[in-house]
Amino acid sequence: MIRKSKQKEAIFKVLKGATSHPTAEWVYEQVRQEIPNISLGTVYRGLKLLKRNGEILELGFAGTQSRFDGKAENHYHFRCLKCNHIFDVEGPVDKKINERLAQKIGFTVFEHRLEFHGLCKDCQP
Amino acid sequence: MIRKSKQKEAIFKVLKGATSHPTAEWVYEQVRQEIPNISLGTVYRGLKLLKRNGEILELGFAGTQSRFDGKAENHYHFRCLKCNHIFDVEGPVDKKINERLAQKIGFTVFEHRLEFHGLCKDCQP
DNA sequence: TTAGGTGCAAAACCTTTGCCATCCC
DNA sequence: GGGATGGCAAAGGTTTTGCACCTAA
Repeated sequence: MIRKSKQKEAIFKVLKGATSHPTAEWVYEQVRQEIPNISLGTVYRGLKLLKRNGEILELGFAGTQSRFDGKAENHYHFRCLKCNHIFDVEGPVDKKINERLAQKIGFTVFEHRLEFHGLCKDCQP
Repeated sequence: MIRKSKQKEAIFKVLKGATSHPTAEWVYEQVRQEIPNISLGTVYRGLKLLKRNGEILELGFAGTQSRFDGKAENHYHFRCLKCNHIFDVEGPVDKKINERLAQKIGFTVFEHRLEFHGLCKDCQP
């Protein structure tokens, strides 16, 4: 069972109030202003709990290894959350959404990456 | 200028022939069968060169730090390749594509992540 | 000849974990 | 009391780098 603590609450508060997408290190620095002797390990543990609870998102898959793909053209992927295999998703890449976004926000958009998450055929529950 | 070498060729060949999406470690093991005394560092350097040359893709953003997001609901992101800032992309998340993919390949699809890459307003060339 | 590449090992970096004291329920 | 938590520091895993020696152009 997950128990409340001022550390976890502080971590959550910092994350909620952030407009950036902070790293664990940055969260640590912020929370330290309120709880000066909190440790980085606690921040990581707190973030993991909050993530598991569905209260925050973790972007990307840092901490896991990089995967490489011999195909250079953009294509989409499916990652099995159980066996961690990555499958290519067939089908056309929609290049128009880059342009659409560029027009909307005025940034230069080179590409996009789309990754599906779920359970592959061998890992069905 | 980039010079040819049997190491880089072997790395590229392994990656081209792989149906999986290998890790650097796996590539290393494979290439070692051909060049037994190749080092892991060389594999990393070779992969980086191939990536920079646009000949292969790197999946995910491992090696960089995790970023966290106080918003729990799925939404899309834009990552500036120069300043490395991450921006939220407004607009609806298309949940139907999960279903469509699930029907097509018979996997269970929980979610998808979409990330745009480019240059933000402050980093325009 | 010489800038780029390689092997090796050490360093760097991010994240997780073990241990023990502490705090709630 | 006893399981959950936290601080600290050490360990772990992946990736990068320094250095001296090669090698392709």
